[in-house]
Amino acid sequence: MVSPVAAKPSPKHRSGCPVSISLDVFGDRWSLLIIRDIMVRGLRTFSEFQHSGEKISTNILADRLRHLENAGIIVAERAADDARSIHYRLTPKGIALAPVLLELFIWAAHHEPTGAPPAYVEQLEQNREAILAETYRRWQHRDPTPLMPPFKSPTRSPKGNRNR
Amino acid sequence: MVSPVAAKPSPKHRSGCPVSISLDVFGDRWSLLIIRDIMVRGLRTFSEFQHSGEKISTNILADRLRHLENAGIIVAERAADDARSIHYRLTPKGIALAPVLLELFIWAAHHEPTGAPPAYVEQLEQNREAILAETYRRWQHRDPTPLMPPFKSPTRSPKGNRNR
DNA sequence: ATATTTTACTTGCAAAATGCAAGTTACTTG
DNA sequence: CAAGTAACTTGCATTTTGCAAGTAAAATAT
Repeated sequence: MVSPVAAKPSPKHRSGCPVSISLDVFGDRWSLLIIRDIMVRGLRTFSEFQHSGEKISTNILADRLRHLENAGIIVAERAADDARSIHYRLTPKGIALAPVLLELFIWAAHHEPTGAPPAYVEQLEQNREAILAETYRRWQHRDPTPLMPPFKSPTRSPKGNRNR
Repeated sequence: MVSPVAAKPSPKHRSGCPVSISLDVFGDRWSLLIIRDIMVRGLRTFSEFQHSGEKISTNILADRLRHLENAGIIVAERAADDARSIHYRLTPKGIALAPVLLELFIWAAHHEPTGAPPAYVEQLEQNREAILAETYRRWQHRDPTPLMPPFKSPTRSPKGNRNR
């Protein structure tokens, strides 16, 4: 049995629309950043998330980790070497959010002043499939090598407003 | 001049990461639903949004419309026929969120019990580009014909947890 | 062996965001 | 010209967030 997801009549959701349900699950300011940290920055532990750049407070972090775990997006497991440490990893449901993160990334890099170098963004756009495949490969191999660096502060203006 | 986006050193953002910035702009429970309503359901007015299924209260709706307009994602324009009515439409920056919404949709349809029929989701996945092209075409032509119906309540369990 | 750190959290409280109900103002329709 | 209707605003209660300061258990340093 491969954990069949229960088909409950969604008690906690506002509507049956998948977009709406996505937002019910991780539609806040922090959840996707935690997922990003695990997925592309190779972070695993509470304190790594805590010091990951954007100052999340510990109560909120604990709360979000709980929620993401309850939603089946991450799993917590004790570290082999340190009995205090807990490693959070993405489940299949969690790694499946890679395309969402990628599109979010590309959108903001195009339309907001971000810290992502234009040439880098160009690369991502041109090689969506390859990037996703590599992300997935690292997940399978539990390879914590960061796929991307943390982008610090805006280097320049967003790319021209060409659409499509 | 084609409205060059100012290259300010992002005063209101938590970090330079594009994902983080996206969340700063529309990372709440309602913004993307409004964008979805305009993009794929053909809704235009305040009262249409208000009665669009998931019960947003009017003060929040007004606030989100203001924010989305300030962010350059939507524009408000008076209706030609009715001087009271205001039509909200997506800007190029707004329609560029189509891939994000599509991936959110596909993710939830696969991993949560939603109201979207599996066969329909299959179609979407197989024809991402075509769907996006059609979405974009309707936006260009200001065609308010809904691309998708509102999905009511979960019909069955989410599709099997195959990844990739 | 004991003191200090480190890790993963809680707890308490103030501040901000959200939700609900009831206005309000400017049109438009009967 | 009275009664809608559209797009909000306002007040207030509830919930969520953020900040600072704990705490328990395990690891490390002396």
